[in-house]
Amino acid sequence: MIASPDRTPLPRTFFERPVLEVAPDLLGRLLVRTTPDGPIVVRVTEVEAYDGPNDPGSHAFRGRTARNAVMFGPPGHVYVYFTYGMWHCMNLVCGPEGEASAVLLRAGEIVEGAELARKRRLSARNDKELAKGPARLATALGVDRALDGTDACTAEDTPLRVLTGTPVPSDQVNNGPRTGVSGAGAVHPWRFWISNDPTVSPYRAHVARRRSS
DNA sequence: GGACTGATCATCT
DNA sequence: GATGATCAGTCCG
Repeated sequence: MIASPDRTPLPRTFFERPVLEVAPDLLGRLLVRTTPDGPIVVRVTEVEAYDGPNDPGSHAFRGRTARNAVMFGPPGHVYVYFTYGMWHCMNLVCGPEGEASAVLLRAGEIVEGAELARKRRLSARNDKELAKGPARLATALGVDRALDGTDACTAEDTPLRVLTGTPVPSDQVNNGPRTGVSGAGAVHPWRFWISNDPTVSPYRAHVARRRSS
């Protein structure tokens, strides 16, 4: 990996701020996944904010459980969950410890290690689709529950870290309703993405599953 | 391009 | 026992 100023780790104070401040500020930052085969580096292009136990759309809404325990821990750590029986999604914990706010990383542009990402994302028809969606992003990086609780905010060579990258000016940041969120949580325009970026995932409204028999 | 549907299981009620 | 911070394949236009 090339050393340069934008490759310095984000300080933990970055994540200690309110989640609605952190979320748009994460756009343009770099996610580094260290694997035995080499690093994969992703530029974050789309995120969603989840505002602790007061947010009906958040996994923390019904309090602390074994699954979401990391959300209630210190900021700058990674919360990984398994959903729909086959996918993983990853978040970065924000706000003061115990607040249980987090930012869902929804999409990104692979800027380094694309060959490694392609091997994990065989269904992708082009490189823009490698990390276009939260489960695709986790798949491309080889992230699963084994990484739940990882400190992404350290200079040490942990398997997953966030680097400074290049923040995106606010006039290039768009926001709108969160994808796939149902009920009262759907009203908040807490999805943020880089305007006109081809790696941003399409919006999908929540669809209730039909009852089986 | 958009609409629709099945896959598949950890987690919570 | 029901559901989900999703994806990929198929059908249609």
